[in-house]
Amino acid sequence: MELKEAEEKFIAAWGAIGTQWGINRTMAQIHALLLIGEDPLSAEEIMIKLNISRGNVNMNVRELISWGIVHKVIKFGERKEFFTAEKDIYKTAIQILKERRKRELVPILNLLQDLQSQNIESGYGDYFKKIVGDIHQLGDSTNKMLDKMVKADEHWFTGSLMKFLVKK
Amino acid sequence: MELKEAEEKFIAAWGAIGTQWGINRTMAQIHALLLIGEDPLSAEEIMIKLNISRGNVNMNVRELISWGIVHKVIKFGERKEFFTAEKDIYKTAIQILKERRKRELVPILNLLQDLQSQNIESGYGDYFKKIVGDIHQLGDSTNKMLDKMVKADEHWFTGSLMKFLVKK
DNA sequence: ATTGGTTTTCAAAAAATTTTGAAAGTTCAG
DNA sequence: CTGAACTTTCAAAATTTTTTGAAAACCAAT
Repeated sequence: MELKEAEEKFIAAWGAIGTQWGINRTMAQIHALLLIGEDPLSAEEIMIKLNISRGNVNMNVRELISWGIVHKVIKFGERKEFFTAEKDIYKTAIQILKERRKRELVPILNLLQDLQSQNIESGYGDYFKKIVGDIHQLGDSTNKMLDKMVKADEHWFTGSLMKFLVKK
Repeated sequence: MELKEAEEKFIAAWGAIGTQWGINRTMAQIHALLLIGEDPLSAEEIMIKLNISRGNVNMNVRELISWGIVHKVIKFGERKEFFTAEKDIYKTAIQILKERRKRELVPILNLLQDLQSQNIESGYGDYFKKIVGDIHQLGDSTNKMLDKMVKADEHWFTGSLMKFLVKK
């Protein structure tokens, strides 16, 4: 079974966007493929539809699972594993925010913390201190905001936040 | 004049984060260097401090300028150009959101629009229609939210948004 | 404990991205 | 104009990232 034109366009676009956000093209395409398909796919099927190698499928599917946006599905009576993407797109978005927060924002906040404590004694100018402080503050605010978003239920993003932001 | 330890750490970390967000390491490092230095630097000085070639400096500085987060500074009596980063970190963050919205979100919304109109006649399943619709809706909401953030003054992000998000 | 279907690993190859640096282009003071 | 100071360009080189695919490991049924 071939992909239809609109499906191919969507997968290609998702891959391109992923690239611009530091996610590898194939990983994003696998995600897109699983997202638009109702039923779970096997590694075999992914290989064929995207025309990529077995190892590549394995590696990227496992990465998607580690991001929590793709799940393994065991079909009764079948030996092989199938994969499906989280179908609630808001949950998916929140999950990505959550992971990036953990993997990227938290480490940089820790570094800024370190720099600031080093700063106190050492001979850094007020200027460096100020800018590090400012960035730290922005990071903290962002962190808190994401924390709130992530902890809230899955309709919060579109619910109260959107009402607040888009009102008037 | 050498970079101090904390400065080097900061520049290296900024470069690493940039990489994870699809921004090339050198571009992020130049941004970091200009950010922590009070005074504008010449291409020459950037070359030396980061130990990179002239062409590389030129290319990445111009890219940073096109993002609107680094500015050219003409010093009176000096022939060469100097560069400085926007020093208000909130303005910088908003500017980056603004550019990414324009360069990435808007094009994908247009594609989704196209896909949806193609969908109407052609033989795509309800499932594909639904997921494309959902993504479109999320994109629209995000777009509106960013629009609001971008249009507001530079303290809005930390002001009312933060109060709203972090309250209770 | 052996088999065959399946997943995982990982070194090597391929592809994509970034960097270099020399040459060409620009600018402007004299 | 001329030439020195400076910026820009871009093909080739270097580096980084991604992909491949064959071999190893795994695992359930017999």
